[in-house]
Amino acid sequence: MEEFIKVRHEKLKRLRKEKIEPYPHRYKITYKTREILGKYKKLKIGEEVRGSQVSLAGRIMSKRGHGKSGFAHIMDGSGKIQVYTKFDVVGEKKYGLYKKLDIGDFIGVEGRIFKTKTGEITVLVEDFTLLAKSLRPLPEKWHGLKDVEIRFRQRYIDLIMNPEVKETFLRRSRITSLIRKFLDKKDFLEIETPMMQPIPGGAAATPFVTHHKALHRDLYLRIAPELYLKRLIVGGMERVYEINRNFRNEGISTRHNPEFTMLELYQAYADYEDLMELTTELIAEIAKEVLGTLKIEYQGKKIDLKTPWKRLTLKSAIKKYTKLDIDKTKNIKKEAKKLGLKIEEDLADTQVIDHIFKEFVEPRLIQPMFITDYPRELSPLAKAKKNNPNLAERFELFIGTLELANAYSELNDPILQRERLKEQLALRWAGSEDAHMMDEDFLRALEYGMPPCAGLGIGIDRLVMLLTDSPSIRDVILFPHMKPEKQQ
RNA sequence: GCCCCCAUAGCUCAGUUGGAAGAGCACCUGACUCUUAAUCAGGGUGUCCCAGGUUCGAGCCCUGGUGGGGGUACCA
Repeated sequence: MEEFIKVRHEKLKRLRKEKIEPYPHRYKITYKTREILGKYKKLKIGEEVRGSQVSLAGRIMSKRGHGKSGFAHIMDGSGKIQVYTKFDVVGEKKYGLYKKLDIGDFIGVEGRIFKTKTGEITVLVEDFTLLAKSLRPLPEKWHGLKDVEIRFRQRYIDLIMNPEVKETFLRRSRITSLIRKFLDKKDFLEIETPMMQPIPGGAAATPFVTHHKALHRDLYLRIAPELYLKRLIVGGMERVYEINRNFRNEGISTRHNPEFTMLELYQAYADYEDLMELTTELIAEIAKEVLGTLKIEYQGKKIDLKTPWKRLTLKSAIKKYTKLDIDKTKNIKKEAKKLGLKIEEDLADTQVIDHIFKEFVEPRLIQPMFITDYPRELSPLAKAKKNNPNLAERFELFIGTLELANAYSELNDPILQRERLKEQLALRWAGSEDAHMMDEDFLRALEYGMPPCAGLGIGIDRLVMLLTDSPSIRDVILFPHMKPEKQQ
């Protein structure tokens, strides 16, 4: 490695000696590579376009020398194009400089367009300028970069070498942009609420703690924006959404990153049924826009996003996939053990049900499926069903076995909400560290009156996984969490 | 947290039974004015992840650690 870098540094020194600035300030570009390739697609072999002067810039990705001429490919943000540099055209001095250029260097190129006899649209270089000298070697051109650790730690190399990785992140950007357009069209207002919260609320999860020096107090990175968004509903903002990071101090897996992006939205005067419709419409529209079809494939599984999507209650889903009828079961733990699950004795029945669901139902939910009617105890911020106070008006959406969304009709009775948070407090005292905390200001807000409303959360990372056919959440997060690298 | 797997040149990888560290690309020197994994001739550039141990001898075997991946637990 040192050998490679030493050689490049020597080249850099030589450039400076020859008064060639290796890091100039700007370069005027008239075309992107993709524009050129599109515009001159119909050129005939060998044909040269008169008056086709272009200037473009990019990184040198390959070089093929032939003595007094040479081909190279340069890559810009839109793609790659071949450039052809000839001794006759650029002159002796420039050609000498060209030969010293390295793969990885940025150059600006002026020239005219022609098609080679092998049929590739190429820029005949009339002049070029070094725009940035590269001092480190890039990975090999053919096999590229595969080492997952380098791909994640040095994502910039991954983006240079692997076009499909770049494509994934372009699509991610497109998806969030489309979500915003969709919601803006429906009169939702994009807002921002605190990332640092004195009381972390809105979810059952362990928070990260930080400290504010001037205030002499601990603050928590938010685990959800829910309680702040509801305050805005109280304040009269009837449709609000936020797309931003949540932080949860939990394990890392192919579906979990400690910080992840969540769309959370609240709609006044609506219930969870309305949000099922909204969710369906949103995801179907985005899939159609991004992939051009509702028939998609995720990890080898064919998925049809044609609406409407199916619904099952939690109980009937468990019955369907395990033949277990929860209502007729006296000892749920015993039944779970019979199914082969390891169940600890101190688990609550609702948690056992959750385990059964995760183990036997979730892996089967490949086609879009809304699971509804969750136990009320698991949803302390949700409104109960009219005909059954033990169930919450809540749904989760699964596609391709990914849990993508969670929504409920929001509890807006301040008295009931206080009771439920007290229950959570009791759970905390009993040792459940991630039970919800009491938030007096939130309750005070509800006491002023919150209109009926429903709230929805969509895991953006997982949605992007689905729509980019990515097996791991790390594939859709530019800089996934890693332990610090050893200092060299 | 626990279990399994992986770590060799800049990159992608091989390395037999424990017996002199290898290939392709990249890189360096030279030839070549339509190549595209350009070609031709020559050159190996290495803390075999780290620290111990076994052995006459360790990239290979053993112990511990570090980093990464997968699973599982916790967890929407």
